[in-house]
Amino acid sequence: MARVTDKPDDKPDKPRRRLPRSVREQEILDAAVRVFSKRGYRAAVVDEIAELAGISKPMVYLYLGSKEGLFVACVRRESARLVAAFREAADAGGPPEGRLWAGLAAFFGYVAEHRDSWVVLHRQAPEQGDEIAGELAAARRSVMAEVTGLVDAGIADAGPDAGGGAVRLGAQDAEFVAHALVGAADSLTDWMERHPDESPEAVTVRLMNVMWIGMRNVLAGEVWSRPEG
Amino acid sequence: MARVTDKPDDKPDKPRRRLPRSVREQEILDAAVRVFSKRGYRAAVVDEIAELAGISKPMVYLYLGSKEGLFVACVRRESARLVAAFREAADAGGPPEGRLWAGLAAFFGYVAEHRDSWVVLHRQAPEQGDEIAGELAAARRSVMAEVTGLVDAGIADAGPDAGGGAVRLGAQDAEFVAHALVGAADSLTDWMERHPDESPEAVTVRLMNVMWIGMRNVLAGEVWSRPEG
Amino acid sequence: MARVTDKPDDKPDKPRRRLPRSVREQEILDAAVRVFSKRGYRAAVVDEIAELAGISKPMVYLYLGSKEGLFVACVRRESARLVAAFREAADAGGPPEGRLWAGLAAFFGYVAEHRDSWVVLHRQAPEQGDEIAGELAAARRSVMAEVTGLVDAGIADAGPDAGGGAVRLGAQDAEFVAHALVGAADSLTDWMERHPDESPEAVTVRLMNVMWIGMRNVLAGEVWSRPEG
Amino acid sequence: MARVTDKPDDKPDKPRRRLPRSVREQEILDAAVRVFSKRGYRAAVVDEIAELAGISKPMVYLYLGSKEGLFVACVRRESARLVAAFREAADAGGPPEGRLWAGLAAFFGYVAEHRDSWVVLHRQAPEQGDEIAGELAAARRSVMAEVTGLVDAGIADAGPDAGGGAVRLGAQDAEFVAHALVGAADSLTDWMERHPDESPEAVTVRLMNVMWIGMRNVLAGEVWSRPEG
DNA sequence: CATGAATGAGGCTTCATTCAT
DNA sequence: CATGAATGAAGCCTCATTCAT
Repeated sequence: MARVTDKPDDKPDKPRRRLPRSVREQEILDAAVRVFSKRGYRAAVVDEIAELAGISKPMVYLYLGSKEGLFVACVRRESARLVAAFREAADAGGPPEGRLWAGLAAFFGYVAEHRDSWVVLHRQAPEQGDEIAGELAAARRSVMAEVTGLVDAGIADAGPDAGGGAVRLGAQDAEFVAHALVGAADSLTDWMERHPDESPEAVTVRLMNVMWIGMRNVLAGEVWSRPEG
Repeated sequence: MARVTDKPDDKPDKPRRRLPRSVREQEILDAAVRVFSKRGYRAAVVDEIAELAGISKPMVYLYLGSKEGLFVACVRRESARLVAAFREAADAGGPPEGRLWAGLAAFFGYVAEHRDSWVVLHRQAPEQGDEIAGELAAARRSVMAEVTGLVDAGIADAGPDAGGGAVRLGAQDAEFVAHALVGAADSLTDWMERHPDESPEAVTVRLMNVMWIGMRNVLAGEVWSRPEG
Repeated sequence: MARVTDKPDDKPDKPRRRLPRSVREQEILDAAVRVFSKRGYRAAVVDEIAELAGISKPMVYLYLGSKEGLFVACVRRESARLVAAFREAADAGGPPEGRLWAGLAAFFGYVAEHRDSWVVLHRQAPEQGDEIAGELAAARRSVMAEVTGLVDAGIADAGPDAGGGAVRLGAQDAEFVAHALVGAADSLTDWMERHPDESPEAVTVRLMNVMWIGMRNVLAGEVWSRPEG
Repeated sequence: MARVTDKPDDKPDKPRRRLPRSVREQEILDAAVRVFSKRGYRAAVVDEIAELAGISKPMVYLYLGSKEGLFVACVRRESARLVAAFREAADAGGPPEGRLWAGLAAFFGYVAEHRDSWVVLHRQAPEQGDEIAGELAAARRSVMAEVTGLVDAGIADAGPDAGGGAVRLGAQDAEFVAHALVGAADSLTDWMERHPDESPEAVTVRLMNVMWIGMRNVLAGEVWSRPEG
């Protein structure tokens, strides 16, 4: 016998769940990362974040304080996650070259699965206020530091083997290569989107082929210089 | 009784210049690029642009129609300028390798001198409305197309020479390398800002050393593959 | 296996006291008076009151119904206390003049010790809703009534003694003097704050010197009138 | 022949007048004083001020910056006006006693006609933020300073004539009397509202009768002291 | 041609109040 | 009895855009 008094507006959708703060907070951040990623910090609207998180706007402010605080919290969380993924993979990568490979592969894998995270960290318009600018700069620095560390180790590892004409590469070069690598990787996340058949590992192999071989050969003394004039 | 201090409008400051439309328009775009670059599209305020251009707000609307139109005009102009600089240099570069070098050097030189231009083109938050998104995508595509063309020519140029173990590289690979190059170059504009002693040419040489040598050797059959697992 | 750190709710801090309703209520009112006094009715926030009272917000609503109810309760309690202090002192003051003196001294003493109380009663912005406005008006009237009564008695006491040129003072005059006295006293509470060395009794003597002597002499026929024009 | 095309919605009420900034600014302040006076700073709503001024809200912000700025501007203007009225009258008042009389009469006259002005200056809830608190304090100090000055002059003027038992009154006493006077005057503005038949001059005479005669006699040596215990 | 004056619409934030446990 | 979780309603402020001169 079917219940007659089944409430007509029985939306199983919004049971107004009562969740503990810590859980809700994470859900809010999840929603915020999605929206900030889709629209950018300024164009993002707190209402949309709240709606996507399935709560009302005041909860966002109760838990995160302000739109700026919300954004900063997103950046911190996503930055930590990305760095953790990178470092964890690298730590299991064996020799320096393997570590760099593993780290980059983890990076491409992570970004492929959490595109929003990367967009929030690296695709925001400049100068949105001091705290935001600082937080973004810190996040980007921490990514760059990881990569620079691995490149540096790779150089040190490959360096001693270099023969007579070997080029001496130092810290500045590691930084340079790291910048190039991170920038290339960033840009390649777009490429990946248009080539869904390419796995993160395949992309990593392609990138290593171009950049690592280049670097390795430079270390080995093969120097390119401007053709003539 | 004659009034002595009669001054109808003799402010020697701000002579209320009567300029031809085309000149005015360029001045407005100059101001707009500065402001959009500093703040990003959303955070930029039309008042600030008008003030920086030395005119009143209605003039901006009279000439460019809307904030969106203003931004689109900026993107078009800056994109055209950048591509022109790139292509012009490349056209005078001689053989494919020299063309790529010249193009990249021109790029770094242009960005070093017109940072705002690059920021407007490549550092805007996503999804600011369809027309803007489309215009930005077009601008980025046109840059990418230039680079891809040169890379492709370079591959074709180096390819036939490749010996037995040579790898066959195609259009997809050129696109991949172009993405990596553009991304690396973008990221390196940041690196350049912190290394003002490095000339655009020096940066180009560094980048060619890493990426072009890598590519050349890949073409020559030196393939990197994941160490073991 | 017994859990060792089993602690159901043993926070020695904040023992979650189970207090009888009447006590709780008074504690809430204490906190409310502090906060209303510091911020004013509108700027006061219920959260702050609850926190200061050491309980949760719903308790405030359970006990006092609403912010407005809370404020009204504060006004009633503080008004009653002030009037009681005044009347008690006056009742022990002997002759009319002594009663006025004692009442005023009690007033200054009370306000010196319970500044918040006075601020809540007399320093609120106008028109915060009908009930509040009414309650405040009533409180102020009750203070005024006390003073008017004493002034009236003082006039009646001194009046009959007045000689030939004596001025006839009536109810309207008592009201006038009472207003002047209360206003002066209010303003002098500020003066007292900047002169902490002056005891409430000293302030009362000063005030009596100026106002009572003035009134007494007026009763005795010394009338001031505008110099000439 | 009557014009047929007389616009149907010809509200002579809101012709959307185009006024120069300085005029509009004053109109906004007029409206703001009314609303702040009626509701108090916190309860006042900017929309209501804008509506009363016959403009839209953004104009208020364009001209006055913020609600706080608007309030501060009100306080400054009203304070200046009141002090001007007071000082002007006093300056024409002849001897010290006449000056005090004239100043007080001007005060009561001003407040009777511009009640809002006084309410904005003296009936705001405490602690609405540092700038507001500071501005109000300054305004009140400036009023008090005027009165203190006159009282001081009055004391100096009457002092030398005092006979043997004369009491020495100093700066602190002038301040005390000024506080009492201003407080009494404030309170009496309420009394006046309920006694519309009493002219400002009449109120002034009453107040002088009580307070000035009191003070004069104190100067002459008539000291009141607490009856007995 | 040029501008000072003006506004509709929308976003961030707060707060009194209530529910579910 | 007591509270952590939650929200509707409202207020401040900004900004792209237009009008009248």
